[in-house]
Amino acid sequence: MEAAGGPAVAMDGYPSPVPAFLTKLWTLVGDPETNHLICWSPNGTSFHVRDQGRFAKEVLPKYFKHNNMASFVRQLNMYGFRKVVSIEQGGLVKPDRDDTEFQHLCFLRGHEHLLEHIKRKVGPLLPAQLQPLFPSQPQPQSQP
Amino acid sequence: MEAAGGPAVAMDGYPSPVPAFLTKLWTLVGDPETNHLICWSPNGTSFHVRDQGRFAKEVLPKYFKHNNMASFVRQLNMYGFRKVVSIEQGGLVKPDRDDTEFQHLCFLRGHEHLLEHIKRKVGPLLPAQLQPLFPSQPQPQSQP
Amino acid sequence: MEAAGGPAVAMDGYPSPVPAFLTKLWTLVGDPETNHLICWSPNGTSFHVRDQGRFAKEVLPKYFKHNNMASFVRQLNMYGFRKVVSIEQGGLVKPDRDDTEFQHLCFLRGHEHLLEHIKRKVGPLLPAQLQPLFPSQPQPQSQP
DNA sequence: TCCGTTCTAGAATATTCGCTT
DNA sequence: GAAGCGAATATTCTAGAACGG
Repeated sequence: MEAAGGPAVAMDGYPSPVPAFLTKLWTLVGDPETNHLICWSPNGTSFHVRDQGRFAKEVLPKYFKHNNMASFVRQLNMYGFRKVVSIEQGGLVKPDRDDTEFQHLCFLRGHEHLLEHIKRKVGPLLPAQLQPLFPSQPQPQSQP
Repeated sequence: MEAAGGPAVAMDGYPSPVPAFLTKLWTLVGDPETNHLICWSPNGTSFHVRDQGRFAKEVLPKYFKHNNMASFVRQLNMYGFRKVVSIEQGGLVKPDRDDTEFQHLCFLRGHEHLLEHIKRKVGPLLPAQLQPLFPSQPQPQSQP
Repeated sequence: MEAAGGPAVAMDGYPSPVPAFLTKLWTLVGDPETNHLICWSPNGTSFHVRDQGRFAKEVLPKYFKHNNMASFVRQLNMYGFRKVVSIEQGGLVKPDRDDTEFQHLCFLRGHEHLLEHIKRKVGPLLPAQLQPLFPSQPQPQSQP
């Protein structure tokens, strides 16, 4: 598809665009102005959202056309991000710390070019893709 | 403001079959507050938008998550509305009046119930229609 | 095709004409009289349109036979220009500062001769693709 | 034939709601 | 109960198509 290490370039000469959500997320996480609400994890392999309420109402509408945490999470899932469940959060001790962590293998601090490898999940699956349309019909190639 | 993308909810709590765009458009056209920018035609079979620039920047963001006339027109076309081209606008006489008219057979003043007959056009072509069901790549066992 | 760096010259010896839209656009962007509404980007690799409403009504009719931003954008796309999207836009608050940016790889300040490389897109459906070049039915009256 | 203007549609991402696991 | 997903509408950018010059 593309040369390793180089920017993806389409046939028309323009670079393959990274979806707006990913560039905004990258900016958002790294922005020192909002690091108290969203920031990289110490080792730069995931990011944290603190105080969902304030994050949703104060930060999200500056980058997106909504102010809902749920919509933000839906986008994260659409791009393959997964919530990181820590022992503390998953344990019996109720975490009163409003801290949510998300992760993606290609979302790493200092490696912005890896964003090009994060692909948005494509639309709905078709019934034709789930089962053969004509099961009784033999394949055209299969001829002894 | 109503949530974009979600189904409209009537006062009884049950989902209305009319998409949010249509109910908003209905309110928008009939609202006396904005009749100087968008209003019914005299006979109530179409509506006019005057001064696209002001309409887009002042009225649209109060109902939608954007302020672009083009996005508004795209939605109108998605729901089957057609632009009404008058002789005056198409003629040689330069119409400096910024006046755009749209029409739909089921968008009639005083007949809000007809909105239920306006259907949004379905999405793009299905992937199964874009690629052959039986690709032309030959099987390995094919021998000349 | 043509010598690198030199003007495009057809076989008949005349220079290949640049469509009117491109020369007008070049003049338009560089004209100091209208730099408050349309101007080069600082590095000269793209151009900005500010205040679409005023630009459409005041500037466009001085160069073209219309005053619609949509028609201007259609032409830009016909010639391969792409809109440049910034992450600043798309927010819910402070909708935007009405700034649209377009770019073409061969539309560079100080390199007017590159305009000759910008080609208008041609219709996708060619008549030759709709019917066989050599029909099986020979014409009776075919004469050399 | 090619270019210009207009109106509409395609295609991809974005936002929301409800369901599933 | 919550994380993830399907589906419908919404928003954006680009292209198709018709018509005329």
